[in-house]
Amino acid sequence: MQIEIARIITTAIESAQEIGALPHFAPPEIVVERPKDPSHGDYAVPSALQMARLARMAPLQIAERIVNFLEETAYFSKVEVAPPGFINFRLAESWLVQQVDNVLQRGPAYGCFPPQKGGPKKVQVEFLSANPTGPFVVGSGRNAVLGDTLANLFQASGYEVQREYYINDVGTQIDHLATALQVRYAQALGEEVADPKEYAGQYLVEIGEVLAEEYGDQFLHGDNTDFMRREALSRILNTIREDTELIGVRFDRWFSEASLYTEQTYDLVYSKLESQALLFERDGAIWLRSDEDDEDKENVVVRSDGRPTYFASDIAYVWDKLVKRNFDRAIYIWGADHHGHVKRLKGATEALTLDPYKITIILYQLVSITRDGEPVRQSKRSGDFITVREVVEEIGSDAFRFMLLTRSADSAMELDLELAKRESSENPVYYIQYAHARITSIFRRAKEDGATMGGGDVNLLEHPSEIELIRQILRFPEAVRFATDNLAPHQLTYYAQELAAAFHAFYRDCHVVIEDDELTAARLKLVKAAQITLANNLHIMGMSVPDQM
RNA sequence: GUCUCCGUAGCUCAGUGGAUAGAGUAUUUGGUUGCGGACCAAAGGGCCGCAGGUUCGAAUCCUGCCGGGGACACCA
Repeated sequence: MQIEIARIITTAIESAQEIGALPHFAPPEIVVERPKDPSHGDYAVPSALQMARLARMAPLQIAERIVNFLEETAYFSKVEVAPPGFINFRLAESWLVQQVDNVLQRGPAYGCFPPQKGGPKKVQVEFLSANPTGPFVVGSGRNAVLGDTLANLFQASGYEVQREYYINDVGTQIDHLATALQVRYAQALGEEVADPKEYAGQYLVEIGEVLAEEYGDQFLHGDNTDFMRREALSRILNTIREDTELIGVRFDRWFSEASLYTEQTYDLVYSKLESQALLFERDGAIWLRSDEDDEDKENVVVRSDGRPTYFASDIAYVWDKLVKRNFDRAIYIWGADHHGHVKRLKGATEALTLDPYKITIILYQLVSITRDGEPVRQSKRSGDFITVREVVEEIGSDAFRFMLLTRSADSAMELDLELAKRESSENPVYYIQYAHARITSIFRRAKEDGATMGGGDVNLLEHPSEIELIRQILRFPEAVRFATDNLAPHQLTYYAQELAAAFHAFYRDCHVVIEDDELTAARLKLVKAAQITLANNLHIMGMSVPDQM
């Protein structure tokens, strides 16, 4: 609808200019906004204000002339000019009510958009990608919820989406992990060995015991680093996989960092950079040159001992995403503690002569965990952390996801475990789900009374609460689009609450199953449309859609 | 020191350069002979951190300052 209004305005300006009612100038981009005050209509266009200088006319006068040239449509009951120069559009109720049938027809696809012309764009959302050195911890939960919801949004917006987990399976941390597991394994076999300095958490003790049970002492002596590394990785990744599924997150691909080396992606990228003279040596290490002669921007690619850095993998990885796998867009979800790496990744992308606009890095501010106001330390190395599983078992997946989703990625949040438990019953997600459960209950009641929505005439809907509910339902596609375009999944939680509020108000004002069969049928249609919208919204947010609570 | 995010109602937070800045919660008050009261309605509550600037118009953009979080490795 916003696009439609922009189109109508543009043609009106053009025809006014042809006749000479408006002077000739290149009109600015037409913005169509949702006024905060409902008395200003459903949509407002401030273009006349923006054009005042270009046209050298008073905004009110411009607005009036534009309105005079607007084509007739069935959408609006009123188009008016308001000081200081807004053009306000009010949707006609006759048009609004008919949209209910449209929503019913679209069903589960309502709010989803068709693929772009010329086939869907391929988007990859790479998220979580937590070091596989320990379980799925609460702090990473925000990453998972953000990434998964964003992937859902892109899917709804007509993109082909891949969800990927990048496994950091090379490097010193993994070696330390293997060493620590070797110790735990030996301890499980009754050897007197000092506890490992790093990764001292209970989970490795358990894995060590399992290994002792399965393999006996055959890996007790000699160098078993490879074996320990493999076992630690696969077993930890398994628990991460199980735990992400606990909150409804599934990855399409688990991408191994090591594969960048075994499949020569790294070699390819290295020689490409080398041939362009972008690499140089200093202090025995290989560095990536920066465009500007800014030493801070230069980064080590190969250490002086010959081993490639994490940054080297990053370069090969972005090549893999954009060239080997040909994604139109690659989205990275990173914690704000990685913000220093944004520039160097963008720089590396440019060095490879790839389009840096194809990669988007979303930084989310960190989640600090407290218990009754006291900070809880989070460190996998020290083995001191709270897992997602523990919290979800206390408060449930829906409340967990909602809590982490509802705030903008830009704001740091504090999660108090005790408070979360105490307040989980007040989580707004239940307000939304309750609206859905109430609707199911209405249909249960209708069935008992033999009422159906078949043949219902939506033109009978006219109560202000009915109209308001329809308005909210019709905002859904806009909300999906907005959240996608602005990479702002948290917006969905606010829209959902407003939709649910409109339903609850309707529920109070308008009894659905009543004597009047015609009106009952019409209202059942409306209620069904509301149910579809609530369900689709909850699905995108990755939450369950309960019929009863 | 450099980079970055945040500062909006008692609290937790939304807010796309637009009109009288919103929600949840808390506080106070009211509401159902009814399809689920996990609901609805009303009231009070604000130098949008401070100071400049840009603009017809700034919570929003720019600069500086104050306060808080985070990052500044041949770790990942």
